[in-house]
Amino acid sequence: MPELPEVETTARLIEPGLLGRTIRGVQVEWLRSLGGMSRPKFERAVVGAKVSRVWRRAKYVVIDLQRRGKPAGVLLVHLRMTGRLVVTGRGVDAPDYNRVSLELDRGNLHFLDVRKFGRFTFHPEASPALEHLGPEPLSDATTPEFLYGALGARKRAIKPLLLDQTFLAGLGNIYVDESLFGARIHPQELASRVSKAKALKLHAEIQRVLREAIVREGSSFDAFYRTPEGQPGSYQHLFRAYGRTGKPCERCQRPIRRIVVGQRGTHFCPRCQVLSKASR
DNA sequence: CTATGGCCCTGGTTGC
DNA sequence: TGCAACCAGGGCCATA
Repeated sequence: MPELPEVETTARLIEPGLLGRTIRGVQVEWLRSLGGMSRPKFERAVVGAKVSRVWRRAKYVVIDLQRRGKPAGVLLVHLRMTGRLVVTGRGVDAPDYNRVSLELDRGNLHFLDVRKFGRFTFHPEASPALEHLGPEPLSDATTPEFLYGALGARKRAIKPLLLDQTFLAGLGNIYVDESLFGARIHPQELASRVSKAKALKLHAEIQRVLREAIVREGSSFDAFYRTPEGQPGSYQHLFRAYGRTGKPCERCQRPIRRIVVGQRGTHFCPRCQVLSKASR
């Protein structure tokens, strides 16, 4: 499922095909992808606008629009489980599972989404739509000390907390499992019970895991995620916990276990990631 | 503030 | 071999 590295990769790879392009028309094949906006309203909002920037915030691809050189709203794309963004040349048929297309003055942008969970929405302003999100894990402002302090203020299991986009924005199931494995923290450990040393280690692991995944253009599995160029990412070859149920932990050889935490499949090493008594 | 459960979806997997 | 039941899972919402 696309998380920060996959979304970052997507934004980077589609930007060249979008920058400076003018939107000539739209094609909406699954209305709910627009997140509640009517087809005509969406069309009025974007047709005639020009793309001035493509970037990422949390797990959103943000497409800035302009009219006559002035800001004219943004498109926020959330890939959720199976969403993809693909730029194709003019005259090329829409790929399978196309939900929304933008016809550009040169080529097309397609939003594909097998399971239809994703969203392709227009907003007059970016800030209100994004302000509920927590800090970026790779931002300089998100220091190890900050993470330690934030964890200390929360009395809940660390894994659901790290998945909470208002706490920290961009992590999903995979990279949380990988980060906790790296920091040797049990996914059900109470956030406030995580030692300072482990909190600092967690910060380092989150950044390392995300940066390495971005370099490898994300992770591909289940035949779902592909980069916009159709290539699979390769970070899945570096998974140490996620999806490795029953396989030996690379540190201690104990089999990786799979449990359910907060309704999410969770992978960890029962020997390296020990739950403190205080966390039950 | 935190926890739980339902909902949205469909391709792939499992079970018979 | 065929087919139905079941499952995954991010974000959001209602409920406790």
